[in-house]
Amino acid sequence: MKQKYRLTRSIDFKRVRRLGRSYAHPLAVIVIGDGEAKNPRIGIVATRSIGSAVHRNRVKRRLREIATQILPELQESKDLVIIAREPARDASFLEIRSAVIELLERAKIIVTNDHGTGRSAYSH
RNA sequence: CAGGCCAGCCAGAUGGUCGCGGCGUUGAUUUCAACGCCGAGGAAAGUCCGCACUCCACAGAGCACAUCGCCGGAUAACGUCCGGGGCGGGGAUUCCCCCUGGGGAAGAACCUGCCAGAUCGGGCCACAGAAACAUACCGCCAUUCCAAUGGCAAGGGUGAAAUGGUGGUGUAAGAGACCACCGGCGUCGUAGUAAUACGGCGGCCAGGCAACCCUCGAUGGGAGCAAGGCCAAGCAGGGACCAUGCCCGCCCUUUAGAGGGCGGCGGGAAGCGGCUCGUUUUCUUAUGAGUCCCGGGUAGGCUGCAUGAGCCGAAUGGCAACAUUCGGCCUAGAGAGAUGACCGUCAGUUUGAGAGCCGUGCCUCUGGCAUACCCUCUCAAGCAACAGAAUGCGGCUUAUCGGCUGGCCUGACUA
RNA sequence: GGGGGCGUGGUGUAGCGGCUAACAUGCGGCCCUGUCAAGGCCGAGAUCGCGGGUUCGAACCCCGUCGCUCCCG
Repeated sequence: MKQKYRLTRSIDFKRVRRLGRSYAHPLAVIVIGDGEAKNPRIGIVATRSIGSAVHRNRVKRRLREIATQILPELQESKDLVIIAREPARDASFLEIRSAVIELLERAKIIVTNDHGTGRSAYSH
């Protein structure tokens, strides 16, 4: 993921989490707020409750992969924070991706036809 | 062939599509694109030790404190490693006993725990016991009156531990009082670099705990890569504390008084995160310097930062740890933190089913039927670990599905 | 990066190396009461986180390890 699409600053995380709307799922929570940049930015959180460094990094890598796939469908000037929850450690990639897509549809950020199969964002 | 053990190595391979980090080249020129190369571990982990490196002064002295402690060696250093010593523990297996489940003895290869000093001194040793470090309860013997006094420590009893044990000589009774053997201690000799072992001689010398204080010896200055260096950007100040000498020398101004500058002594503050010494920097009557506190601003870039006590191979020296020499190689450098997703193919491993081979058994015997383990093949299902560098390195400890190679020992069988 | 503390019945805590590990609360039974609470009596409940060592003897001392927690930067 390119640097301009990343949300890194601690103050940005705090602003999005305080002012944004949140959507929850057993595997992840997504918080969406208005962004300050012209393009959408995505930040990823994996807390220590996920597990050791190996598990945290794997969850973050998978969420980054998902974020890269959904990035072109996002509206401009939105900041997203994706927070992984504990069951995401043992979930498969497809399960995590359907969870994220479902949350984004509930947030009316993106619209897909066949969510659940998890193929729309991957087909090209 | 079965079992036990040790050392070293590997940590699925390969192809395709999309994606990530670094370096180089080229093209665009603040963030981009294309191509090529490279891109986690044996523990990267825990952070339990030791170093390098950087700053504090060039790393100094003493005290305090902390750590270590059989002997010799290795190393940059270590609490690590190697070799040896002493005391203990474990071990496949073999033998014996009761008897079919245990008990006892021996015990290969090998693994493993501990190790300065108890005549400097202090402290502690519950309960029991007369007594726990200084003694005599029941006792024994003599004098003798039943008691008392004196001698003794063999036997009994308590305990984890009570002047070493067994046998004899000896005696009123006894005792290392004496003798033999064993154990301990001291000393001498031999072997060994040494710890220590063996032997001779002396002679019985008064418990244990220093993982209690302590003594002796050795080591350790403090802080840490957010160390440290360079650059850019940005802001607003306020308060408190503080020594300043009728000192000395030189120079300048000046009629003189006096004033100024530099240096020394004295004094203040800080470096100096335990204290003292020592030492360095700075200030010392100036609208100054320093220290501390509150407040304000910035959380950006480059460097340190990847050629190293480096890795691989060989030779030589050494029992070994390791060292030396020669040749070859370059092997991650992120900064919220780079390895992921999907599809194939081939392997690994466990279980189940089927088939085959060998052997065995049966029969109606050029053949047929049945069949345990191992091995081979096919199919299906499952498993595929522990775990992610953040300045680097040497160890220790812990987690870990499995696989490969080499070696040692014991037992059985065959020749 | 640096430093400290804790782990003992279900829970919260005591515990100078020496008894059968103590106390409160909770739990179970009985008494009391018309009933409940309070109160009284009795009882169960502990691998002292785990593994080694020192010692005659370890919850306590030493080493290692696991987990939790706090402080400084």
